[in-house]
Amino acid sequence: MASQQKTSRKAAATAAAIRRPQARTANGGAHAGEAGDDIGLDALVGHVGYAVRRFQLWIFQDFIKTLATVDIRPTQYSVMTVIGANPGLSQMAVAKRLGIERARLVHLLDSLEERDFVSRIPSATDRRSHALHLTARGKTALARFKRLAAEHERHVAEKIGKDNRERLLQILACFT
Amino acid sequence: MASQQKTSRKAAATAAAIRRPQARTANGGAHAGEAGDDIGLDALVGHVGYAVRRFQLWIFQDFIKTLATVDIRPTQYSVMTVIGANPGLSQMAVAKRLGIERARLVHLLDSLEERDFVSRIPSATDRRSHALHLTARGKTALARFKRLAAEHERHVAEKIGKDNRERLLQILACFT
DNA sequence: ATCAATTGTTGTCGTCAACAACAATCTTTC
DNA sequence: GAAAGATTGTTGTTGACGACAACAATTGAT
Repeated sequence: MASQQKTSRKAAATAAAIRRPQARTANGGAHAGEAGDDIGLDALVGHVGYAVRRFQLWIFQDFIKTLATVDIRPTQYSVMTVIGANPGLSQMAVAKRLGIERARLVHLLDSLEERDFVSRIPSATDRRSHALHLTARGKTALARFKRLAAEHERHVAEKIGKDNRERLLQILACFT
Repeated sequence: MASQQKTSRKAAATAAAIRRPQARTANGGAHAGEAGDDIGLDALVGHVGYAVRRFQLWIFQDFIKTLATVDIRPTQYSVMTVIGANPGLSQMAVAKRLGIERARLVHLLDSLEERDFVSRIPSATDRRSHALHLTARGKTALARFKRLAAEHERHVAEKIGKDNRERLLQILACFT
């Protein structure tokens, strides 16, 4: 055993690992094992991107959880909403409107069509494109989705405050 | 040729495709081929998650573009910032603080260690964990990153307004 | 009729979150 | 002090997602 005391842990400290036995951390208090609440973020606070990332993570998780019973993800919901409000759109138009790639929309529509929420009807005027419509089943389903989405939106209001939510929508309106 | 006029396009309208030749779109004006600006979003406007998703996409793209010369992505920047502000942290502590999985942090640190920005020093008190530090090269590099990140932050202020940016940071402070 | 552009589709690549396993090591408990 | 349980870093897989490159079919312009 004494022959190799640090065998495994594979490429643990491969390259660098300067191997200073008593390395001074220059930190004074050895933060290493703390709970994770009193760790400074320094410049990270003050970066909008970081805050937005954390917020978006939270909001998507809540959306997915709130709509878990109907198994609908945020992107799927946005696609069905746009088609529901504008029947007959082409895939290109939907993709451009929602800022998703048409390559990605193909799979999204495949899954929604498999579940009989959406149908691709060959366009009468352009034989390349499809006119997208909600099926009858899709329409009633979307109504239920919207009720659940409204519940999710209430969760958001509880989290950040009703007025802050309104302000957020107003500030970010130029991106929708 | 006349034998098969619709051969390929593979599983185009496979399943559903009700094939109504002159299907009334119930939309009045046949939106299908429009530029993509006057398409209603219906319930999507009013959903914080949708606005945040679009905003986060824009902000990350600008961050990546602004820091393209140094080839640093947002997550890498956040990791280096936290380590720089709290030397000696364990991987677990960093992951918990930034809300990223420790499994994911492994690869992030691998790349940062390969570029000699970060070093994993075996902890003196816990032989399972590593004490994370910036290398000398990493410290000077982070200083440049911060200048570029500040420039990115100015882009954000130009986009949404200086005061709106401040308000945003304030509203989302509870997530950082 | 010919050539460029558009539309849907397929494919690959890289990022990212989520989860499950595992070896090594610490911590608790008897 | 030894056994049982928890923690840390690691590897791997899965799936959603954005980006990009090709391609066939079709449309539109020259």
